Amino acid sequence: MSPRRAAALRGGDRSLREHLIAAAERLVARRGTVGLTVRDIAREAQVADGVLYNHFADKEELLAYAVHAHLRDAEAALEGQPPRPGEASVAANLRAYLTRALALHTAILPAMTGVFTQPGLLARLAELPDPLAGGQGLRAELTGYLRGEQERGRVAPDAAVEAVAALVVGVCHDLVLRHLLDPATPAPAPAMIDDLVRTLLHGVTPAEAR
Amino acid sequence: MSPRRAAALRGGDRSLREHLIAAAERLVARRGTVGLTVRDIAREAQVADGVLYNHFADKEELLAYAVHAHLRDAEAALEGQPPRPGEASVAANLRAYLTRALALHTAILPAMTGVFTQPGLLARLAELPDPLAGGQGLRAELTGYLRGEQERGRVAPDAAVEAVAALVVGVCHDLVLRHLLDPATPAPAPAMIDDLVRTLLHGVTPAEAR
Amino acid sequence: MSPRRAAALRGGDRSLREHLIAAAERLVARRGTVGLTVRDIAREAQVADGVLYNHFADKEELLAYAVHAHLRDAEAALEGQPPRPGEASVAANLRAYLTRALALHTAILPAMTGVFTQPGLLARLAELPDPLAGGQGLRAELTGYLRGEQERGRVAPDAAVEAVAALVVGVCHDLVLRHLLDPATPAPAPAMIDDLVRTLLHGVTPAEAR
Amino acid sequence: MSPRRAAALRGGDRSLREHLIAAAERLVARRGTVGLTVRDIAREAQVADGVLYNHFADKEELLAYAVHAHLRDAEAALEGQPPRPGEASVAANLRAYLTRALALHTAILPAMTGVFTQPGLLARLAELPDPLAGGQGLRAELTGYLRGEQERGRVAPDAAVEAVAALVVGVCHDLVLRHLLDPATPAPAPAMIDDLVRTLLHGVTPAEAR
DNA sequence: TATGAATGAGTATTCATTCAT
DNA sequence: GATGAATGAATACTCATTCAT
Repeated sequence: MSPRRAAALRGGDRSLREHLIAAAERLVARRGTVGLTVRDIAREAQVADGVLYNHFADKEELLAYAVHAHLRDAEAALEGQPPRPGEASVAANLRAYLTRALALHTAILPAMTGVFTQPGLLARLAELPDPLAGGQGLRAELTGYLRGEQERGRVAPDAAVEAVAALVVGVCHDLVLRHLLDPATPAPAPAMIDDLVRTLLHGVTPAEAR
Repeated sequence: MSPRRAAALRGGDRSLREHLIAAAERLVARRGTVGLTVRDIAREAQVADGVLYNHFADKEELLAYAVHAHLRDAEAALEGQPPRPGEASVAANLRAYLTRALALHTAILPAMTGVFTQPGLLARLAELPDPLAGGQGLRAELTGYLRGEQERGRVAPDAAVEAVAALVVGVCHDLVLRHLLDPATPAPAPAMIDDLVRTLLHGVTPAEAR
Repeated sequence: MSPRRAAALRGGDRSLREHLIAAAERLVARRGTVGLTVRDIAREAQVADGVLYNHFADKEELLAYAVHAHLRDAEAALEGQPPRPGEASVAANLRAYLTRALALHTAILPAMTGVFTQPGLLARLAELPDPLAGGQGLRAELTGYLRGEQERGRVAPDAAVEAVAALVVGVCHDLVLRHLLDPATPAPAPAMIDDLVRTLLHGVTPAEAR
Repeated sequence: MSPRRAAALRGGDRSLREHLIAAAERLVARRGTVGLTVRDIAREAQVADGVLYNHFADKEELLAYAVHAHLRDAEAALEGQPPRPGEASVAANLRAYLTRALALHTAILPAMTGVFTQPGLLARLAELPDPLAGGQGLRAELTGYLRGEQERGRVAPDAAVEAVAALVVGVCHDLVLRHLLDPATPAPAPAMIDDLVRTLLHGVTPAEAR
């Protein structure tokens, strides 16, 4: 006699554990982690209030897995392939990276602001494998890409690739947070992306001073 | 004649209202706005639980004032004057702006992440005079500075000053948030600041391709 | 399979919802609705403070059900059947109605005075089925009875049956409220009931003036 | 050097004590005693929150005086003189008494329902001189009047005057409470008063059975 | 193992009363 | 005596967690 399955799982083949994480992830993506109750999650999962405690130590652990999955999935949802060194132009590739990073942070940051405010959740998240997947994966890709271009001579050999990556990721934080702070702020226009690319390519020094 | 003063105010000359804002500000700076209870605030201020309602409509209003004060004070705590166009070198000035922005965001961002998750608090804060002095003030200063340098020819006339400001402010977000996410991340080293300045000045394009 | 039952329910077969209504009803009967706290009710029911919110939207809803039950039970507790037209004598029947009404109002009025002062509770109570069964039910019975006697000629065809019912119900209010106002006031004696019946039957006009 | 007078008293000659009672009385008449706060009363009196405690033991004592004044004033506000035995007709006089009693209870009962729910206040009120002035004064008048008519032969010598008074006062309770319970209930029409008078004069017994 | 009601500590807020000025 | 801010106990309600079924 096998143990009873949750009603919500009938016919499916996922474990209840995964089902709960998926439900929590949907809520985290939609409303962030703040103000989310155990009951909200159980409702979303169409499952009894208490099951959670058969699969996770507490709410925080489930949330950590949910946030982790949210980061992973947001990254996986990025369209197309990351640009590769030597292909197209550096300008086009930087633009592609900026666009990707912006899409990623638009998806991720609303939920992440809540994570920053919950030290316990943050710690739980840090214990998970590759906890920094969100942002860090893309950051590593970008750094790798830039190194590749350096080898091919399309990026200056002394360019500070870590700094560039920080600038790219950072400007996404800024654009998204400004929108969160004041939804009236226009979403970043293509012209802004052009300006960012140009700045990253040539800097602000006048031509005659180079 | 006059009613009695709170025991915690003996000897001082501040109003209890200011005393409460200061106490809440300390807590906001230390722990952010999330999870702060009115009791915490009353304890910190060494006053009775109910006093705050003699001076503020509700907890949210007090928190808005506390966050506001925190932003104001963090800005006031910045050392020295903001660089002015034409003085020193553009490199030194950018470095100074980055250093200032980093100090400011290090002080402000931990508390601000909580504000993002509390729409009501955000709205209350927006009602206060010049609530965004924090990041926006410095952003405006930097934009103004860059325009001044453009007039003097030390910055390219076609440089995208808004984009530069977004990159500077954004990279601070990134550095601070990375540190929050994983305290093991090293605080930004001077070398990193150098790299950022160089990137902003010259971009990543190789010299021969310019 | 089934979730656990409240400790206070062990051995019984009532739902906790009914248990809570019964507990609240006892308190309402004893002390009225004013000044009743959710804690009082939880104590009386021997359950945890928060349970009531698993079964009712808020305290007011539970109180409405409790008052409703109190009215219903007070009516059910009346002894015997209401007199019927044509049986016994009109005098005996009026006496019976007065006695019933007095018993009913003695049970009901102390709690109802509180309801008058709580408009929200009054509204909740009005939403319940036949909420005014209390006073209104008996009033309708009496009116119907008197009409029946009119048909049989034992009551004057031009008698104002509504007025008689108002007098009967009203005098009960008066007797009960006077007792509430000053417990020293004697409970209505049988002689008083006789006097009321005589007055309702014959009025105060002297025989020779009829 | 005489002690300071309250600002609200400047130019008047009433004591602050009387001023407070008058203010509380206005509120009691307007909103009843339930839900009235000490602060409400101080505001209405335009006086500091704490003064009350210089003149009364506590809020309850002030309220008791306020209710007492409200009863007294409502009785004093009745128009015209109470009918006197021998004048006009008994019917007209009973109608006048009913009208007076109805006016009195309309003024008094909304506040009194609250008093019934506050045992402490009720006890305080009972300690005041002639605490039952409200209603009882009129009841005594009516009883006296009926006795006078008995002496003059316009009311049957064996009429139960106490019962008649209880019926008159009681029917007023009923009419007012029904209106409180359901404001849609029509205010008592003149026709109803006629019916009540007729019933009190002649009873319900058919003429042929007398 | 799933269920979902029961638990009770914790929250923001109110308000009668006190008391330094 | 008057002032009105300070006090703190009390209130209704929420929600993570437990546990009998």
